[in-house]
Amino acid sequence: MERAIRQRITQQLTVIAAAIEGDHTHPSAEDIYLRVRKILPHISLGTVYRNLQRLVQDGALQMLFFGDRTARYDPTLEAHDHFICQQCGRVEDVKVERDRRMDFAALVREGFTIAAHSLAIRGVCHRCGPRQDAASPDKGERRH
Amino acid sequence: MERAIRQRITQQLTVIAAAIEGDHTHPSAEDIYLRVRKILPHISLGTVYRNLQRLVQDGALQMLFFGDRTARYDPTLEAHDHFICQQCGRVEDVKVERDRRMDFAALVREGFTIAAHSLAIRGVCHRCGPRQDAASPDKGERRH
DNA sequence: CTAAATGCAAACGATTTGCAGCCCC
DNA sequence: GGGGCTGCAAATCGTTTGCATTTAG
Repeated sequence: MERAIRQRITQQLTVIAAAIEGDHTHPSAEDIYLRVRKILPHISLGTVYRNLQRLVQDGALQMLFFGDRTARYDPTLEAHDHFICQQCGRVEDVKVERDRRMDFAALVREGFTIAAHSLAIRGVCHRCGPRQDAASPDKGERRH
Repeated sequence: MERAIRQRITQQLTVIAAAIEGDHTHPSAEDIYLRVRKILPHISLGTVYRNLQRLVQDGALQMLFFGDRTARYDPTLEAHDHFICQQCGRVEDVKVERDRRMDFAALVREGFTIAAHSLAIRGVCHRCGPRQDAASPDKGERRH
């Protein structure tokens, strides 16, 4: 059996982990790089990517994509959904009440094994769409 | 008022649109390029991208992202969900029964305007996970 | 005719990788 | 003190863009 790789706790890893802890703004690698650089001015972007990758593999972080090509990192591990503002691009954690649980039974019967599911909601957030009339909330809604 | 741009129906646009019609395999731009090249051998990748962009803007196509950095194109416009196989990478259209409609009322009350929502399910498809025991379907499920 | 669309190639942005030196364990 | 980790820079990958030329209307 191959020997397990001893992972080291480096200064960089510690600072990167601390920089995202409790952050609900869904920062990109670049965002995190800029933050971390204030503490470790000589850190490289590559190191940030490598450590983020490691934190994701260790299950300390989620890596998410919201329709552009940029990965976002999220330290919130418990179940929650995401609202993406089409105006300002901000991503907010939201919790959509589901009636109990969605019915995946049909899929399981077809032989699918379900590991995770994610719900992304797109629209205009309360900051960007101030006096939008909220009378017909579902108007024009499209699922995709 | 500025004059509306007259869009032209080119041979390339027609062939590209035909190449994705009724396709449920969620091809990438590259995939589509390879198909179209059999009919128009001199077409360039750039033209494929430009026309896909136009078809998306015209509402003929959806552009989707499934966790890698590659855009996928989907001609199915009506409501459906996506299952992404973590083993083979294939994306299948699925329909998850929801209990009526999910409750977005709370979000609307907070001032969010909802335009669309998408549900992505990750796991192992029936092709890849043959004799998986289906007794505990929700085992280890994680929402993200 | 003439502006929109094409083909080509160079530019781009996010991410990955190869490598010599560094520094945790 | 040895191997994993770093910083740096070059490489990669998907996508976009500038420009001279072609082509639809």
